[in-house]
Amino acid sequence: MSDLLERLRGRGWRMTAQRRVVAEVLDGEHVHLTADEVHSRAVAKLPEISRATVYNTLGELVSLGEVLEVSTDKRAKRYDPNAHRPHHHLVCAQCGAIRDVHPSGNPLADLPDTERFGFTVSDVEVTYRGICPNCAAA
Amino acid sequence: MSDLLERLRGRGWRMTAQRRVVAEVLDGEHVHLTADEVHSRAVAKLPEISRATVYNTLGELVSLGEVLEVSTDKRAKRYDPNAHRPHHHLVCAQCGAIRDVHPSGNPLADLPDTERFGFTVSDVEVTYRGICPNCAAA
DNA sequence: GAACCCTCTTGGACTTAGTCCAAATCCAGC
DNA sequence: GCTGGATTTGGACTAAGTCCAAGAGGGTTC
Repeated sequence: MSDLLERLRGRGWRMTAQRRVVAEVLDGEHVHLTADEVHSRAVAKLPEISRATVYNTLGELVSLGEVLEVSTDKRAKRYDPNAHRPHHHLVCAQCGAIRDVHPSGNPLADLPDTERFGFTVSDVEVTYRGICPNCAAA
Repeated sequence: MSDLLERLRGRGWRMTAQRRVVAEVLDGEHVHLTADEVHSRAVAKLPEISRATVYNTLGELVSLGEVLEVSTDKRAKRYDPNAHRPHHHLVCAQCGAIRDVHPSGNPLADLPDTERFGFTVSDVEVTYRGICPNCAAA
C-alpha cells in the first residue's frame, strides 16, 4: 500500500497521519468495511482521529478511483480496497457476508443498443444473492 | 391493480383504506419512488395516513414479493412495482434517473461453480451506470 | 346490525448513517 | 523556522428509517 501512498502524493495530496492511517486500515484487511468500522480501526491506531475526517478521506479515495463504494442493500455503504481488479459481489441474504467473485461473461455486452435508451453506459455492477454455507448449515 | 388487491386479500390481508392507497400509488406511476415519495402521494389521497404505515405496508409488499426494493447507491431505497417481470436497472450517474432494462443473457449462468464458494445462489441484481441523454446534452 | 377480538394505524420519540461548518491545527515550500 | 493554505476537529444538524404503546376500525359471529 506504500504504492497507494506514493500515488496519492503524486496527485498532490498533502500527507497527514490521518490519511496514512485510513489507507493502512483499508489495506490491512481485504474485507468490505463500513465507514464506521474504518473509523473504529483507525481510532485504534490514532486515537484522536475524527469521524468527519474518515468520511472525507474515504470520499476522496473513492473519487480518485482507489477504493470502491459498495452498496449491497444493507444499511451502510461499504468500502472495497480492491478497486484495480474488476470484480462483482456475492452477498449472503441472511448474515450479510460479502465475497468478491469473478464471473466469466461481460454483462455490458448483454445490454443491446435498443435497451440503452440513449444512455452512455460506462459501468455495470452485479450483485449475486444467496445463502452462504454457514447460514445454510444453521 | 385490483389483481394485487385480490391477491393480498387471498393471503389473509385485512383490507384497509391505507393499504389500498399505497397499492394505488405504486400502481399509478410505474416509476421508482422512494418511501417518502410514496408517502406524500398517499397523503394527497388520504391526508391522515402516517409515515409508519407507509413503511409497514411497503415492507409487507416487499416480503410478499409484490414489489421490489431497489437500492441504487442514492440515499433512499426505491420501490419498484414491476416485480413480476424480471429486469435490471440503468441508472444515470448524474441525475439519478432510473430505467428498467431487459438484457439478453442470464448473468446467473456466468458465475461458475468454482466462484460460488458454497453459496446457494438464488438471485442476481444488475445495475448499469452511465449518463442519460438529458445530462449528456447539458 | 351489534358486539367483540385482533390486526392495523398513529404519532412521536429514537436510532443510524452521513453531512456541514467555523475554528484550530499542521504539512510543505521557502 | 515561518507562513499560507490545505486538513482536521467536534459538535450540531439532516435524512431515512425503526419502534412502541395506545387507540381505531375491519370482518366474523350471532
